[in-house]
Amino acid sequence: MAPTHTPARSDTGKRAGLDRDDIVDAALALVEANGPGALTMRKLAAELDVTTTTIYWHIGGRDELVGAVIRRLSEHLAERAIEGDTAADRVVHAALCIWDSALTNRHVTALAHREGASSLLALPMEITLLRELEVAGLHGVAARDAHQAILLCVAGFLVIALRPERAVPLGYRSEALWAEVAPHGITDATLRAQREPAELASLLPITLRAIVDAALRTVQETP
Amino acid sequence: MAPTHTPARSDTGKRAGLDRDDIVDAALALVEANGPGALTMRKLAAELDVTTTTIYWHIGGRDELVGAVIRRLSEHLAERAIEGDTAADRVVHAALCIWDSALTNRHVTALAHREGASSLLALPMEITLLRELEVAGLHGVAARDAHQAILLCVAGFLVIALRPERAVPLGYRSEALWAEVAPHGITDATLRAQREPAELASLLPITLRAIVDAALRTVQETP
DNA sequence: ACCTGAACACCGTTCAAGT
DNA sequence: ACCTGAACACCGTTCAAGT
Repeated sequence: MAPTHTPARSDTGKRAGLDRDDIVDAALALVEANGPGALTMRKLAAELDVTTTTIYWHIGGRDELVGAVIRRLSEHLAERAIEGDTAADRVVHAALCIWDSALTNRHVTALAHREGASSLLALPMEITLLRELEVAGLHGVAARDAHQAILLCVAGFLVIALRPERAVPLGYRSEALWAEVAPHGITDATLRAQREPAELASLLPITLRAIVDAALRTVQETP
Repeated sequence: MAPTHTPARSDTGKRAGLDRDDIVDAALALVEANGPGALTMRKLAAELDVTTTTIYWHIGGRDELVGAVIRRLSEHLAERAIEGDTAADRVVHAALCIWDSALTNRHVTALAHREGASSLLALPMEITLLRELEVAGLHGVAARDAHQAILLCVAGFLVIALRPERAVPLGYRSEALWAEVAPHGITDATLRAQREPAELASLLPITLRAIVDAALRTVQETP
């Protein structure tokens, strides 16, 4: 709402006195307030009281703008301390930090995810995760593979957790589809469970546990 | 290319003689040929030599069209037989069938994924997977949770595997980002590995193994 | 150096009107 | 019942022109 650029710069003579940083700030605020769909060159220009061409002059195009927005948030992302007694505990906790951060900043995360730039947002946290994997005894390709598996698992859970309310119409979501089907060879208890959404927040740590334990087991066997 | 509606129907008198099925067929062909971005009301109308309004009359809107396209492919998806000696083997294989099918039909899968309707495409295969989980001894909430964890893991891997070539500019992809960074506390071997992409096709079965084994272990302990 | 105005080539969707 | 034409409200991007 309030302009973030210093009032002292308002007397530069030129009409708007806009900074590249001001634009990125406004874009970030726009996404955080109204979701990734609101990040439009025209909406952003209107918010800043300039023409869209001004944005192009400062930034250079929508892709660059999106990248700058994600970087901006990434810089301001709080580094959380990793907790846990065992090595496996600490690895899982580092992964859950990425999950928590994604949920806290759901709109920008959704933007980054949609644009294929998730790593741009989470890189510092990914480094922390990789470090914990090395402490746990994994190195080289083994460390990278465990790292990738964990990240992709978190990404998969985020696909559902960050899915916008509207999404497809009616009920193309899993629970609705399973309510319309009566397959043979599946018990009623399971079918009933399938018709309500899983609790991702409790399912994720369990799943990560399984992946981490399996990865660390390989290092135990080859000492 | 060639019209799929029977020539016998061409003498209905009305101008185009278009069927709802013809439209869905053309839309599916459009996506499979040129990717999800090519599914546009206007492009589709041009392909069928009609106005966009004709599409609206037969289908009712873009969301319904997308749903119909996904359903169409889903019907024509080959049911593959599940292989494997042990219960865990068969569960993993059922999950890998979903992965393989997604890669084979990458464009429509990307469309379904982007629209939040992945389950609409994979439902028959998901049922097969759930059945194998029951054979393995899981029921009710436990079966659903294992099912969900497996599907979300596959979904996470697909996010990377189906990422369009263009995506974000320059290098916002993981490998490029890790090439620009030199974090402390991480060995050179690991850093070097991080700078080239992981082999998802071999990493996925290993990861699924870990999840499935952990899930089946809980049923072993409580007989 | 910084910004505007007008234009181009796209979108999805609707509405009155034709046969 | 089936289809057209014109219009509305959006997009990203570019280019000549102003100060």
